[in-house]
Amino acid sequence: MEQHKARLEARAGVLKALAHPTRLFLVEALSDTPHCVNDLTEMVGADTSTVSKHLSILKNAGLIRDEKQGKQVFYRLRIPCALNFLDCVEAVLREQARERMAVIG
Amino acid sequence: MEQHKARLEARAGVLKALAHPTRLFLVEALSDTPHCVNDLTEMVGADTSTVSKHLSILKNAGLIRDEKQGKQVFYRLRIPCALNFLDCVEAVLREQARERMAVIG
DNA sequence: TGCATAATTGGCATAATAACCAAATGACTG
DNA sequence: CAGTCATTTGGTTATTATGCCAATTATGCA
Repeated sequence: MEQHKARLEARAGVLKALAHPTRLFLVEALSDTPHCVNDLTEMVGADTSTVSKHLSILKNAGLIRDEKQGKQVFYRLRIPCALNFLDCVEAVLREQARERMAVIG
Repeated sequence: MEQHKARLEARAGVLKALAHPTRLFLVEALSDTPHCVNDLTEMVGADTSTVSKHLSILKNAGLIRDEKQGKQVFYRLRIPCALNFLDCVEAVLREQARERMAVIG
């Protein structure tokens, strides 16, 4: 029972890590190729420290992995299925749209 | 470009709705059978108003649907795949565990 | 060594969440 | 119509998240 609660919290933690537009963008960007923080920062268009913190959150959640190369840090996706989520998320968004249509008539 | 940003926000919104232990519990509970708020409240063990608000968040995200029956409101899962998420989430959690093992040695 | 580049960390202000209690709404029942 | 049960909404407070700036750490190079 207590174990179940812990599991729910762990799952929620992973989802929370993904539940931010910038972090979704980062996951998406890293699904192609590894990138260094600087590149990602340019793509995102925010402060380096902000992007670094987002990456840290994704890393702590186990979604990405970092590797130092010279003075750069390269991040790469750790879980291939991280994008499979999004298929389902898209299904939810379609339902949202359907709901809105229903309300309008 | 602006469209992509909107899509990221929409997706993040769905994930955010799921990113809470209680709400994951509710989704899980509703995956079996529809339940009324009172039943869910007992299962969760929190204030009715709290549970009602969580249900409202899930509903607004398009994940569940409500239906009034007499003086009760029954909620049901709207997206069958909402639990498929969790397979991937579990994969992430296994990676987390692996990471911890690596740190320990 | 001294400097420049890359990234992380700390600090702070602001905003968003979450939980509870209390009050209001909606719907059946006597 | 008054009363009761089921649910939602409003209000308050505590906690957490976010983003930037400034300062620090780490690495490579002249």
